[in-house]
Amino acid sequence: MIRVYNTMSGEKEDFIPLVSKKVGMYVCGITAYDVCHLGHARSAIVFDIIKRYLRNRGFTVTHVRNITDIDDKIIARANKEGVSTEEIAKKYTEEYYRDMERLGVSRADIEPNATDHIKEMIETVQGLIDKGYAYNIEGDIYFEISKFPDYGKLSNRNMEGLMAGARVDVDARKRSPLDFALWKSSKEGEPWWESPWGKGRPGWHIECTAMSNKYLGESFDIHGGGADLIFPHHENELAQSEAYSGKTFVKYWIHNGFITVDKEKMSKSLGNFFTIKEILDRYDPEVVRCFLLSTHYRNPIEFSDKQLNEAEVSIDRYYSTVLRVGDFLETAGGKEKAEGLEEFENTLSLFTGKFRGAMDDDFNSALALGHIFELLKELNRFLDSKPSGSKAKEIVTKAQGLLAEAGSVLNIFQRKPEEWYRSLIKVKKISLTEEGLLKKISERQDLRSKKDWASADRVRNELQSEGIILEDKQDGTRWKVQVG
RNA sequence: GGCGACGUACCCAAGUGGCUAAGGGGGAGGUCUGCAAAACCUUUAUGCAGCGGUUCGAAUCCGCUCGUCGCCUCCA
Repeated sequence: MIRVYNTMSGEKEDFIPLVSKKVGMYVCGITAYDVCHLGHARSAIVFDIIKRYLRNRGFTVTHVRNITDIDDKIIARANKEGVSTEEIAKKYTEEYYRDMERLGVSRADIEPNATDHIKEMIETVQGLIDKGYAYNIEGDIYFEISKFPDYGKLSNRNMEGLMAGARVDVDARKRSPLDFALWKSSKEGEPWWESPWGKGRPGWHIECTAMSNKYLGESFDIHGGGADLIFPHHENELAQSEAYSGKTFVKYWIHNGFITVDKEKMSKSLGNFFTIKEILDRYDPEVVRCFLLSTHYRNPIEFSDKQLNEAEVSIDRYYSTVLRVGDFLETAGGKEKAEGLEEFENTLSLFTGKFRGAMDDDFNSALALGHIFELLKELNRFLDSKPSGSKAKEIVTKAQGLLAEAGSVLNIFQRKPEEWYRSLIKVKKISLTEEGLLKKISERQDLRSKKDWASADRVRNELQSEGIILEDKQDGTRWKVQVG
């Protein structure tokens, strides 16, 4: 049984979708007004892994991820740059998809834009007016939260507390300062759509109500996003959705924690952010994923190069082991010898259960990674015992398969070691070519065969200063990229 | 001011009532090696911010104190 922490109840609950084995999942994407930073990456990766795991466990998942392409910030940016809001939205949407692709985040099944759903939003707003939940003031439509007694149930707030916060905007025309806009009349020079209330544009929250309703229905299983969306975005979305449909909007609310820098939330406004592009210029995408998954998704993660480097070492451990396994399968003799075979077989038989146990418990990828590294160690230990024969080959192959399968859920360990090292050469900006490298290695091999250790060591040291590590094996020398 | 989260070794990080407190990094010692590297082995928290309490039993539940952070305005 999968257990998920539900923001609504504040507890872990058994995960039972509304329709057996089918999951509807809506995750808030981005507002396309600027490039994405690592915080956006975390949210995207977390929900990508949740989706992959649910599919791995046999659920059919319909994943919807929206793009907000009309909004105050986009308008501001367009005005600043003297271009249309469409151009701004298009540019940053493209950047977003490029970043996500490089990060290895899979595409959602449905990726709706707000501006393609104006009609649905108008219908939703009209429905809310008809039901008495919304009112019109000079073309601005507001949701009246006093008509929705459950308001605040997601973020655990009440009206008094919110009023006391004194940070809500004061618009004398609104019946309550807490009422929020469903539809905004357009000011001079702003983009607009025709509506029953005049020219205007949608409010921030209404797109998610209209689009989730269209693609997943009035009630669905998972709604996700960063923890900063809980209030006001998801609270407002929930209010309008349930007021409109009269049904429970979402069964499980899932929110990921923040990335911090010096303990403070990484954010645009604080300016303490690293863009995805900047990070991918210095680290392999798999390293970024491993780094982000090594902490439980609800906890904050402190950004640090040290931690990213450690993640790099971890990934390298896997690919180094794959190389070892390759050597073993090629060179191991036919004589049946396998010390500790039974013990190793036993370890393997327990692995999948442990991995699932971790992921079942609110998608605990950090614990799952722990089990993966444990198995990696056991595999290396078995190889250290110098086994040989078909039985040993079989079990080593099986072990590697288990690691790759678990890795596929976390979207790590899916490449060949050569691809990993090529990527590292790029990311670490090593100027040597593979050809030049092989030439040096062969020269050094001659020196070694002449037992000219001093010269051979000099070559090795030269390469090391360029970030290349040489490993002498019985049948030759292997190069790797220095990690960490 | 209101609401909430967190504080586990040198660093990162799982664990939320019961075997010896996962895993990774780093340190120390060792095996292997021409020397290295990699890998493996041993070691590195009688203790989980502090103080009380509940319990046969608590890092884990409850209370208080200290510290850090988040949301209450756009925010992944």
